[in-house]
Amino acid sequence: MEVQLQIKMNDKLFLRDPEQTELGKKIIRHSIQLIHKNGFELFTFKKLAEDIGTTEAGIYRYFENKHRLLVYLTAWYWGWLQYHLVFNTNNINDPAVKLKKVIHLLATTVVDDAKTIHINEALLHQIIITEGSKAYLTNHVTEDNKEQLFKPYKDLCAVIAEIILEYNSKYKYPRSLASTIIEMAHFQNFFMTNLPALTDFGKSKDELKVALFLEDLVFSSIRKK
Amino acid sequence: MEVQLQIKMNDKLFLRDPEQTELGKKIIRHSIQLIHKNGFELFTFKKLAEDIGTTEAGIYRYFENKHRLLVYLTAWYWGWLQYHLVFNTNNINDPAVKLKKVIHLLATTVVDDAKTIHINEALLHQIIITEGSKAYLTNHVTEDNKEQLFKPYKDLCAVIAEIILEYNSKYKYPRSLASTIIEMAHFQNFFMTNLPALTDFGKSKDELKVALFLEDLVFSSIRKK
DNA sequence: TTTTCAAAGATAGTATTACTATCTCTGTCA
DNA sequence: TGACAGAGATAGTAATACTATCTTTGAAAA
Repeated sequence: MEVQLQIKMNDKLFLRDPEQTELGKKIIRHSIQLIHKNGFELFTFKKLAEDIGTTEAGIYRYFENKHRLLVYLTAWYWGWLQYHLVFNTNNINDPAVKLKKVIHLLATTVVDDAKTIHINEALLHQIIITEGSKAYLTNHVTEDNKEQLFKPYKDLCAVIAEIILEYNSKYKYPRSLASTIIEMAHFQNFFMTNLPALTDFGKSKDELKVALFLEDLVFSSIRKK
Repeated sequence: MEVQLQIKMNDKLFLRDPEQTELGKKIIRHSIQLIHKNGFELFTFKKLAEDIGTTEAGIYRYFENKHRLLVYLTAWYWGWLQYHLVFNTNNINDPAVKLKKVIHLLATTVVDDAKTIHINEALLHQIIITEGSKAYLTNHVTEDNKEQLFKPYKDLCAVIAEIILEYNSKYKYPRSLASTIIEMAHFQNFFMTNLPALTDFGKSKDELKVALFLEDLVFSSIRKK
């Protein structure tokens, strides 16, 4: 049996739903490749259009601008990750085991998911590490947030906070700890590869160690005192 | 007695040292104001030149491009902060007290420092919160890092890691914890103001609570077990 | 079968951005 | 007296970030 996975997306994220057409899917697939290759700053709709074999105007029918496309990609990623998280922690009762799963899911390499043909999750994961925070680090965060563009991120954070409270209902900072786990899973990974002096994993470059650091951090904090 | 403070800067950060001329100082002062007002994406050398009353070409004599200017500002900030950190923790022996100082210095509002006339540290602090990570989240981090552009950040991280080891020499992740403190001091602040659902301080919007969260996180992790 | 209409191709054009180049003026240090 | 650094003035270019409009195509509704 072949299963296909579709992440339901907020329609404020696009002008025309890229999941619904061939061109739309090409935009997603090729933008992931191009951003991964050149970084978000050097990425332009012109280059993307040339890559796909369409025109700039064609891309603009789907996304208002390249920032919105980045927000779309991040939103998709967080939605996909939450699906996996819920799927992987299903039937597990022990919140400690759940939390460890969460940390590993966030901190270690993602493998391409065959259930989404037009998205290479491994590349997307790398993009989120380097470019993810640029989705909200703008002077129009507030307006974007009002349009619910960051809902998938906030939902994921809420799910993790929930598990933290299951472990210790008295812990005072479940949401902040959840966003810390998410951000640090990515930043420590980025640092390890690019600015190793900022981590303790520079020599080994082993992302499992990032996960162990986060586990230590989280369980020390939330253990009942 | 009037004291003037000069942070020694790596000369790879600029083409002509902005601290040495009137125009240079104006560039720094006005760029801080403009980036704070419009955000880094909308900031251009043209606007800056108009603001100052000089020309674009004039700015380009000091900085290769706007990204380099951002890197300069962040480097300056980390240098300045490390000076304050060392100054404030001088003569303190208890590493726990030192660490609390560090956390508060990082997490709470900076007041303008009269010792640096052309730099408004309060505004600069806000800029670092929103734009700081964009200094290194690029596809040319590695080259920039080779030019030592991020040295002040890494030095600060090393100083904090040192204090962590003073507290508990057995702790396994001093650097990663240090970079976590630095990043989270800023991110939790940003989230509190702009995406409050990602924190536990949304209602109060009290940056002291960010500091308390970080204290709890840090001391839980490094306490001797 | 015809019409209708959404999607996308084709082409053009604009304001702004991100630079580079060159020439002149001015003040100062040697 | 002149040499030279710093900066003002002006011009120009390639690329970026869009917007507009017109045509073609293919598939479904009338």
